[in-house]
Amino acid sequence: MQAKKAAYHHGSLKKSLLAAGDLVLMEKGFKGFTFRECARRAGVSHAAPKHHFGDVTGFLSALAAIGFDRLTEALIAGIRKAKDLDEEFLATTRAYSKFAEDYPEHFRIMFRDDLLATESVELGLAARRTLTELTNVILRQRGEREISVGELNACTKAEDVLGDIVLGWCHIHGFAHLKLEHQFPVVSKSMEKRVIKASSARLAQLIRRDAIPNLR
Amino acid sequence: MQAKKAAYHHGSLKKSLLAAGDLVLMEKGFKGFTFRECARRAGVSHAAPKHHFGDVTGFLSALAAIGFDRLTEALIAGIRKAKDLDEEFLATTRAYSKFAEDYPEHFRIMFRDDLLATESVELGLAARRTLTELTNVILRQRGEREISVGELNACTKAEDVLGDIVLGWCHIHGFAHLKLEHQFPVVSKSMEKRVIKASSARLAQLIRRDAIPNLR
DNA sequence: GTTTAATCTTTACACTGACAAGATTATAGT
DNA sequence: ACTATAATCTTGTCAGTGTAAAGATTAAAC
Repeated sequence: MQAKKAAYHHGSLKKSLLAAGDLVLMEKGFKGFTFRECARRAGVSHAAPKHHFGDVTGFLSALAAIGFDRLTEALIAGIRKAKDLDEEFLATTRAYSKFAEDYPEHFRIMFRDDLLATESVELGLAARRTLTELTNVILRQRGEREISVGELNACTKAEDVLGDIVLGWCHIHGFAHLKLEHQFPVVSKSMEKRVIKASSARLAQLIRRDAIPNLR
Repeated sequence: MQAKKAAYHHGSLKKSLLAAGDLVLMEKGFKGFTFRECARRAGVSHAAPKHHFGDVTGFLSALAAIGFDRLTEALIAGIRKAKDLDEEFLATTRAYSKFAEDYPEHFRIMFRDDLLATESVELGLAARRTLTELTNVILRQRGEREISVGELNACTKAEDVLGDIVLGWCHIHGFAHLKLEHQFPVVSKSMEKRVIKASSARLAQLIRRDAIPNLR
């Protein structure tokens, strides 16, 4: 069972700490998330994490990167389930929002520039992978050539394409964020579903340059 | 100068604490924001705030309410400057985003359901005032009757209208949030301005049910 | 004028992140 | 094989935090 339990050198402490932090974030939230609590769960002294993550900012950055990876996976899975382009945009919106609901504390951390180590290449890459996935959703809607993660920073797309990418991303992110933080007036669940379906469909058709949809 | 300085009863401590918290939030950010620091600035003991705000959650809620009020003002001012309906939606987007840049820490607090006292009627009202302003921007675009704060919760608008409201709000909020947290790949300032102008204009025309705009 | 309630202070406690210094073990160089 | 060095983890300490309880002071009510 307890392999090398009493070993002075843990062996894979960094991984264990990340797993612990992941759990603490989900169970106790941001408020209960502390360096020391994570160390306790990993079974090490309170000062152990410092060597692997520096300060709490570095630790959060690593967890945020995990969050972005998870979000990327969720997006890919959501997109895969959509059976055509018509469904894809709504499926993406739903997957993004579902991730925010499933991992609220991760989501909150991920979009907190002030709490993260912006110089972390690991985090930067994970975030860019997510963004690339989203960008390609838009590009597919427009029937344009998709891009790779590397192309993201120096995207040569025309202005109107960039405008559509921003349009799509803002909608998807804005909806997920506002819903997570309970900013929408409370209505029935079915009503909410119909509304987001209608608005997503409308935006998708705008992006696809089709005519304005006649609703219903 | 120092009127009733040494008075045991401060007289208007609640106001002073709010002013202090407002400053601390702007100067030291969320990290440096503590109950005790605010008490120090107000010149009272560290336990004084408790009587007025209960715990830190209650204090933050009061500050978030101030934030919403300020945002509402900024939106109204931005809308006023727009000279016609064509400009209004973009002006609203810009005003919302500018508020986020001007008061980043307030903005972050305002949309953190887990850190706020959701039962606070003061906060709820302030948030609804902001949302009403945004809703009316959309309704004006569509040429519909505007609503008051009281009507917000039991909005009788049709489904497609609600869809447009969500569409507009998600775009405005999503853009401001993503920009604040530096999630957009870095491009030139002028490029960014053109892109947000183009996407806002496009969305506005969708909401106004006009034909798809031919860009440029 | 006395009682009562509100306001603020003092004291105390468990907890936190960060730092420094020491203990232990892996790794590399010879 | 042996040693030096670096990496890893622990222990101890520090100032600072939020919250609670109990006491001091003053306003308000009756």
